[in-house]
Amino acid sequence: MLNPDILSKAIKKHRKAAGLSQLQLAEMAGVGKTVVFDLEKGKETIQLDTLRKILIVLNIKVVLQSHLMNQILNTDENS
Amino acid sequence: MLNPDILSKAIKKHRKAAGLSQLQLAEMAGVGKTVVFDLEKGKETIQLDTLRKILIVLNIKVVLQSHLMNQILNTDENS
DNA sequence: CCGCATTTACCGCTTTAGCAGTAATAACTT
DNA sequence: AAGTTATTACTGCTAAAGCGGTAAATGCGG
Repeated sequence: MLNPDILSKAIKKHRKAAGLSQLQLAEMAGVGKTVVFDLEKGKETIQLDTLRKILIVLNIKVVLQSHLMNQILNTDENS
Repeated sequence: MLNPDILSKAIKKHRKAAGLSQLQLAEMAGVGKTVVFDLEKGKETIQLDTLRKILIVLNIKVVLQSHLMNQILNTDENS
């Protein structure tokens, strides 16, 4: 349950900690500037790959948690 | 770095574990059936809120991880 | 207080996400 | 092997995501 409020706060905090403006972050992530504006305002209809680019630049990891995730990750490692 | 391959595997595994068809999952989540089809195939441009609905039904949590997340979560709790 | 940087909003455009109906294909059960 | 269920693909439609230019509003530093 990706909380949009937490997400927008996290992105803003990490961006400022990295000393970047919204425009700089957008350029580094290779997305349009309106994406960063929208994300930090809590917009919930951003596309996954667009968000992913932002999180990569800010070095934020996303982890899925459930009772089955161990099976999935182990299976992947065995590949 | 939300890995789309992990995500699609996780959704498929959880859906099957819950004994649901793709159509049933889509109905429970309140989204169109093509969303579940696309997600399980690894489509990366699904919208965040659409994905969120799926993850809620499957009881999969999403956690952000970075060196600053503690500050953000603690601040939120203090609100 | 002023100047500059940043953020927010508007614009017009292209592409497509999501929707549900329908059909074809694949998988499963009997 | 046949029937049923599930998955995949196609269709046409609407609304909007994302893009970058531009302008207005806000915030910050000197």
